[in-house]
Amino acid sequence: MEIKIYNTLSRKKEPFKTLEPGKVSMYVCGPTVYDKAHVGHAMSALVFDIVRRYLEYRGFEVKHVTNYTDVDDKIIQRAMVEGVDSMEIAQRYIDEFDQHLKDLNILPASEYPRATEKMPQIIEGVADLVDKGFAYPKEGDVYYRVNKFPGYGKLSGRKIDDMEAGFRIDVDQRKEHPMDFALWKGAKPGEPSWPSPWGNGRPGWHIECSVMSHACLGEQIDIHGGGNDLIFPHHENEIAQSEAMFGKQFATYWMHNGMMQLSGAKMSKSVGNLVTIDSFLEKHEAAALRMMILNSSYRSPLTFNEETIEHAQKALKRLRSALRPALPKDGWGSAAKLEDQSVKAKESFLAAMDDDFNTANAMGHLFDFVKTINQARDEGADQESLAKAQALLNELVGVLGLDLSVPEVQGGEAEAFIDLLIEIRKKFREEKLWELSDLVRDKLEELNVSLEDTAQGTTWHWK
RNA sequence: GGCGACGUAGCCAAGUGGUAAGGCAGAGGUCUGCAAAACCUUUAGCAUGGGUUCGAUUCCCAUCGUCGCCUCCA
Repeated sequence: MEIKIYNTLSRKKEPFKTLEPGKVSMYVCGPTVYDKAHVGHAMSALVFDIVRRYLEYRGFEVKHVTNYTDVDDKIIQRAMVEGVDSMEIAQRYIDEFDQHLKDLNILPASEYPRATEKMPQIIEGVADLVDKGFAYPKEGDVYYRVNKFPGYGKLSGRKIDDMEAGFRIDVDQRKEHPMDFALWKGAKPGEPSWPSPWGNGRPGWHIECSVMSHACLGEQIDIHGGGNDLIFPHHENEIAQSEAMFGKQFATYWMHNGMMQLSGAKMSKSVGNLVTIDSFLEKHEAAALRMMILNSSYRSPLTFNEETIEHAQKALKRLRSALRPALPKDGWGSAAKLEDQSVKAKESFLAAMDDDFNTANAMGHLFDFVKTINQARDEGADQESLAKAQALLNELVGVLGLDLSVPEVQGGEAEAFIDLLIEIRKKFREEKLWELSDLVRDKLEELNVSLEDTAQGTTWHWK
């Protein structure tokens, strides 16, 4: 079987071939840390976590680098508003984001470079582009000369001539061409800055990714990822920079995730329609967010609302239903059938994931497998056969980064009392005092505790 | 205005040139004291209009609609 990846560069699915056999270098654009991260940022991190986990499952050694943009206009602005150093702002939100990554069960990247830590390399990169004629200094700034790079527009499908720069904003008169973009910005008074051959200043947004990618992964990489809002201009400019610097193709595969939508529009700070990761996790388990993403294509927009969250939680519950233990029954004679279906489940799962990480399809196969397992249990499967299938389910779901163990919703204190109530209800039921036993069940339900009577007794779980 | 993506059942969402996975919700049933859970059965002709084809939901064109980008953005 062969993995296929949808490449934004060609707008097609292409067979996955790495630069080096068995190894994958992957660079994913991380957030600009000027404010609290929202679930859209989490989506991007989750999507590429799934990609990374799957590639590793398929035997690749993945070097995964994701950056933090820790110097830019918005960070500086925020710092001025709060009257603190811009590095303090950046550090605050980096720390927060790190914690989010842990909470969301996202595997740590191999490296988390920051722009401010790579300043000498960035300056070197800008100087290199100036030397090669791809950039020109102008009054303390340095601009990339877009017309000098023949491939400009190949990622986003644009032509320089077609683009009416200035259509929405005024063109900076210092640029030779309206599409030229800043590699280096001269510092205004009071702004954080670094010395450079062009005076004190700071890097433009795009150059840091080219430089950090090079510093961490080399001149060429296998996969470059990010949100599809970055295709233009950010990734287009990265290509222009990196390929001008090294004279070879930058990334083989460009992968872009779709945008998280809230109230019919892309979730964003400027529109104000966002849900922070913090507020999501206050109300929901982390796995629910991952489940939302798994249920659809990573490339499509994803609607975020109460309904889709609930849907994801029900889907999780459904997966978990397969993990219940065997029933005390006889007459089980289909162990071979269960094993056979386990093999098929895994094959289908892999085939779906090989096809551009088609998680929605893969989930479909896992739900089929859930049904298979539940059927086997109902038919009286023994614990050993069942456990084997369940282990496979956990394994496959683990490839997607899902943990099906039920999170501790509340402290253990309540549990003893719930057990006590169940014990009392058991007496009622033995006495056939149905009204009383139902009262206990209903009242507990109101307190978000669901009871289920089974042949082995009554079990309960948080709703 | 330019570029790009998308439009599949009540909802979410895969997929295919030869008559459509899965999940949720709904209906009926098994089980249960009753429920719940699980299991069984059941619910679509794929935006619209053309074209290519023996045959299209799947390919091409147009139209309409939604979204993204063209300014910072995951």
